[in-house]
Amino acid sequence: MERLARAAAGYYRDLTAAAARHGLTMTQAKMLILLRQPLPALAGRLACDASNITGLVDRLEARVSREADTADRRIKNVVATEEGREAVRLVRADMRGTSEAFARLDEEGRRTLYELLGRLHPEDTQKTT
Amino acid sequence: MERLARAAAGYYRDLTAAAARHGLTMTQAKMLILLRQPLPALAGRLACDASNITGLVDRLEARVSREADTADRRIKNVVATEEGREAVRLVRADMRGTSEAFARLDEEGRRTLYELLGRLHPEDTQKTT
DNA sequence: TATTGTTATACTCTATAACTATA
DNA sequence: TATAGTTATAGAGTATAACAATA
Repeated sequence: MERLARAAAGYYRDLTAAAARHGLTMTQAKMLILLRQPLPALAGRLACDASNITGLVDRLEARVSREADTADRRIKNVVATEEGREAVRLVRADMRGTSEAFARLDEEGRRTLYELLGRLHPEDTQKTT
Repeated sequence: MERLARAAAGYYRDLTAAAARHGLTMTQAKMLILLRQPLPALAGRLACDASNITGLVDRLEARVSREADTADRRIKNVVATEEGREAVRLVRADMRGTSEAFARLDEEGRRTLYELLGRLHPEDTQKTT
């Protein structure tokens, strides 16, 4: 457990630092990364209450935009702007440092790690509340 | 990277839920767990600014206490009270659910995972600022 | 002078509850 | 009546800057 905790902390430390270098908080970076896909419905994906999304999107400002849904006018689809997508590219590029640790593992090591991590957290359904 | 992100998110989700069940936030739980050892110096270990420790310790209230250092009167050593240690025990017991995923891995799988995670984040020196 | 801890301040993230506009 | 998003409010975590006590 200790080592898993350290690996998790290390990952988030790297992500936070990479995000900060490009004017984003970790949460903002995570949201923008999720928005690579047009955002399925809303963001139960961020494991937070719906009321947070409003402020989160507000603070992202130009990096994101709200678009009215044509089918259901209650829905506002959040999409990343070009500025937002560029920020994601930069953050992900900065995460290369972390990825490189992966790269240094041999092919078998990587496959093994994938499999073991997958067995630890087979599901990714983060419930809100 | 995706799978590492999911594993990290899964770990913290479990920890947050376990902590909440016992009246703690994730950060408070992490701090209390660190305090199993009498706290080396202060808490650069939490990867946060010194000014946060004050409020963090305040909010932990009875689960923690400040003790004056005999050698250097500027220093206040933070130690977990029995109530604090009990809270840690309960949280860690609740994390068994997560640990069990480990237990289901065979012996070799566990050793391999330890080694691979260790190679990803060999150091745990979290710099403040 | 330098360091430890605190206070003051400000911003982000979070949840709950009440509200609106749609459906 | 129910749902999607918002607003208002409150609390927790964070950093910066200024400060007191001690070294």
